[in-house]
Amino acid sequence: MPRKSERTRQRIVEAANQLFYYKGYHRTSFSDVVAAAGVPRGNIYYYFKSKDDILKAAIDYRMDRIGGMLQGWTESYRTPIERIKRFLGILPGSVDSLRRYGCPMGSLNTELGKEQSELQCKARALFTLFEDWLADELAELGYAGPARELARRMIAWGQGVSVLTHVHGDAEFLHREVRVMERLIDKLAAGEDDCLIG
Amino acid sequence: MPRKSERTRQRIVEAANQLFYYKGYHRTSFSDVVAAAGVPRGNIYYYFKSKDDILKAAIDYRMDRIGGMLQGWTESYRTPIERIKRFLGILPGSVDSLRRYGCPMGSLNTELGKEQSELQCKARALFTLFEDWLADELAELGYAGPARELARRMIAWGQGVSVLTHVHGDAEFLHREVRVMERLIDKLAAGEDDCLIG
DNA sequence: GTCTATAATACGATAGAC
DNA sequence: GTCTATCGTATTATAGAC
Repeated sequence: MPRKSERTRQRIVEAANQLFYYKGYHRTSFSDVVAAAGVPRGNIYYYFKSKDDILKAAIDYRMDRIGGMLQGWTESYRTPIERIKRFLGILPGSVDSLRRYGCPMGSLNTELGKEQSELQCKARALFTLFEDWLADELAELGYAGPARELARRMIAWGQGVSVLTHVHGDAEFLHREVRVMERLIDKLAAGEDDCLIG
Repeated sequence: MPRKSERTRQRIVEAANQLFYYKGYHRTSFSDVVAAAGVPRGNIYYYFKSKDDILKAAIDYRMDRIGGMLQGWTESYRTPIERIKRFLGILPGSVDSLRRYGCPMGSLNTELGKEQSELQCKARALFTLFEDWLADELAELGYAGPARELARRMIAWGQGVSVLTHVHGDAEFLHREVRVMERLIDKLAAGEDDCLIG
């Protein structure tokens, strides 16, 4: 496969991925994608056999990027508490787009989950990726309880914060919540028991 | 306006409201609505001038039902802790539909929030209705801090639980989280300080 | 007020020239 | 491999008979 083809394909995936986030999957049309990617209309069908196929590629793209990001954190930060705080930093770090479009993983899963499609299974893996990583970090931090359960709880919290930040357009709420989360992680690192942790 | 008209209109609103929840707003077509409501195709335009108009009516319908529910709780239960625990009981009480379709308020707001429509403002009011009620109850429970902030935090938590219950189809997670929430409310009622509350 | 037929449009997808 | 023209379908919405 020649180099130019590969780059065209990549441009389509990235444009589609962004539009799926901004507008939602079903509300994004082929016209939107080709316009954003700057490729001619029917050309898409050389690279993808259907719209679902583009979504699959977009999810794979997200998986790669998230996987790389998590691995990068593991390499860049020495202690689990630094890594977990970096993880929490996602929220304030993308507060503007969270306000406008919600969480990219959450809104995609919410949309796809309405039908019982196989696509939602792929989208779910985005959450599992984070959950696996976070559970490992919590265990390494010295958390003695079920790390996977606490990881899912923390991700759920982040989801709830994302949803309400989006619903109310309230950035201050997000920052407030993250401060509470950080305090909780400090408590956890200090070995203190807590209703939310214990 | 004759009585039969009113009932027909109501049938349309209720059918549409259910479909908007199960399929999402944009994925629900007029054909779906008229089939479910059992009214002839074009008849809908006598009652509603557009699809958005049906959604407005559906949101009003939800507002009425939620408002009535909350008022009913205030009348049925004597103490704020009983009312708040009844509020938490929404989650296990609708665990099956949460697993399949997510939270009706959350998924609607997530969908409408992608565009900056006035419809999302109406949908947002569903959250505010709960938040106002819960803030009052928390204050009546004797919570000395900013009750509105804690109310939003609790609703965010419920949203996060709903999203992840939907994503993973994990009912056990939901039940686990609700038990933690109940413990937290007990702590709050006992006047204990807590990272999540303080 | 009630209902049918149909307009007008946007969509995902295909055929086939180059 | 690249691009244009267009198909078939589903959508929201309207016109107008009854």
